[in-house]
Amino acid sequence: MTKNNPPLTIGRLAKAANVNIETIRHYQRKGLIVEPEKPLGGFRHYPDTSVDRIRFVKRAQQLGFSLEEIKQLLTLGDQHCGDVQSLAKEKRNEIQQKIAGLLTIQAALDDLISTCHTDDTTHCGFIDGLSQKGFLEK
Amino acid sequence: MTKNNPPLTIGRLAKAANVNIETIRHYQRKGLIVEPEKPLGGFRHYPDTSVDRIRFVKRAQQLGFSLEEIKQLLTLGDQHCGDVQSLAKEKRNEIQQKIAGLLTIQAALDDLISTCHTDDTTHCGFIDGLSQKGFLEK
DNA sequence: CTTGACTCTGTGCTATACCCCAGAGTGTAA
DNA sequence: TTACACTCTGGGGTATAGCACAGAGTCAAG
Repeated sequence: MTKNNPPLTIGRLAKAANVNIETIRHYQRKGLIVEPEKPLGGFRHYPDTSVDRIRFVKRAQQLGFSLEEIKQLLTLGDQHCGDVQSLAKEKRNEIQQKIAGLLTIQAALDDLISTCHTDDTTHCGFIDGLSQKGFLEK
Repeated sequence: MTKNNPPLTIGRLAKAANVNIETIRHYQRKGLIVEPEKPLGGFRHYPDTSVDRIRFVKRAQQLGFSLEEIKQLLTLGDQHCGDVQSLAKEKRNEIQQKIAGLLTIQAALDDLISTCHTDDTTHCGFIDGLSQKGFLEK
């Protein structure tokens, strides 16, 4: 009843997820999305969920994750139980650190926006917060 | 009184900021940090502020900014007034979007961590939040 | 059953963000 | 004043994240 749409080939998937076809192939090679079986001399059909998955990857990239890290996040979402708990917690903390960093920059920008209208050399501590030791120290 | 330290040459700067020397040279070429004048047949001396500046760059990178974007942020911090207001606001909004995205993932991870102890196939909507249209739509 | 749009496989090219190295010069501690 | 560690300049190499394209195959509308 909801399945009379044309099959989701790679080109249609690319269009739906708003990425280049080659990007999808790249993600397949890297193991971020599964390449469906090829029906012996035909074109591959992708599940609808692939669209969201690819969008997720693009979003996560903009948030500073590498494809390798995103792969881990996706694996978490897929396997989703057992001993992945600790990895989930680790990732959660990484994300919390990122949020803290962004809030720091945001606060500095807010300062910048509100305090200096046309007055000049009150030098905003733009860098100060983020460059402190202890933040995201590795 | 507080200036009897050895001069901050590139090697010492690199050590202080915990980056490779070549990274500093790279940032100079890209215009993220100013290359000090070379004292005619000698070694360059860097201001102490360079340390924080480089650390800021590294932090910002981990938060998903490219060097080009970080350069803009730094310019904001340097010039810091006049008509950069609008750019600051733009950046502020970008950051807010990033924070929202990270909070979404974090919430999903929290779900994952708390709800599935040993129970299995309740599939967490890990991807759902982030892949929605409207989030960071470009 | 032809034709045009699409897919498949493989290879190669691009941009970003670095790292490494050679060969020449420089600084400084012994 | 001589080692030797460091710097400078220039060039090349690497990993990541793709994009582009060729040549062959496939699908489907007319």
